Amino acid sequence: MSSVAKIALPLREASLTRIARWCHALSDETRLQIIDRLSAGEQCVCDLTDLLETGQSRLSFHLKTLKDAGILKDRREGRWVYYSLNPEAVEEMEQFVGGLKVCCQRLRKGTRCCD
Amino acid sequence: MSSVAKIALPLREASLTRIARWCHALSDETRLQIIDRLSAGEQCVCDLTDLLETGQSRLSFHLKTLKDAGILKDRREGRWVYYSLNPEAVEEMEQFVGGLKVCCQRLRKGTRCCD
DNA sequence: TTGACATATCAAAAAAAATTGATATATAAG
DNA sequence: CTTATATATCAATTTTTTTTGATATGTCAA
Repeated sequence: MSSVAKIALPLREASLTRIARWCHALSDETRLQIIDRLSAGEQCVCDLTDLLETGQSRLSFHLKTLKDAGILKDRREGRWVYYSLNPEAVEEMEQFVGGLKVCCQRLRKGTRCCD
Repeated sequence: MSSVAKIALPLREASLTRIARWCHALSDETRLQIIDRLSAGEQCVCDLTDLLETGQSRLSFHLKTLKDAGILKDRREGRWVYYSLNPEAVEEMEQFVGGLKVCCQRLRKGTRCCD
């Protein structure tokens, strides 16, 4: 069993805030490109800089945004810093969106859900 | 089979843009509250106004934001307008997040994915 | 047709987020 | 100890988003 918090509908105040943060973090194309890269595995900042052809402080800003939202983890190794997806956050997001999907399916069948 | 577009990693340009729009739409607590309400089924604007205790034009703005992102559908019935979740958008989001989850699982096992 | 109600749109102001360039910090190499 | 490299942080500016109040539109009822 994981220690990940449950995200269930109807949403509690705290979940609302957390989901809003994730979604804000994912609402920018540059940050989604970063996610896309990291979905293939951990990368160091220098590799991402090359890949995304962006200024250093700008990339740093977006990485921080993702990290603060809990979506990325980082790890220093000598002079380099490596970023990777945080599986716990991804798991929680999956729960939220999965819950919505179930609601939609029930609604299609005419059954009510979630209260 | 549904006609919903496939959202797969690595992301294509068009998918990036679409996901960024969804996530932006979901990045606000008021809008998430709306989603939360609608997860229990279609609601008219007047009910949402009561529920969310917010000004009319503000609610209208947020509903439009969600609708423009494709997350909500609307339907007029006489003087009232009813909003509901758009199952296709929810399905697509689910694919995206589900794909990320699979990547994370593979990464945990040391297998690479997505390229 | 007039008035009332539900909702949308618009324009101005306020607030929040992103970009940029400069500087700081940390580590390693010489 | 000095220098070079990788990355983070900061402050100023620009851009984007949100809020607010006023007005417009569409529908029904009298």
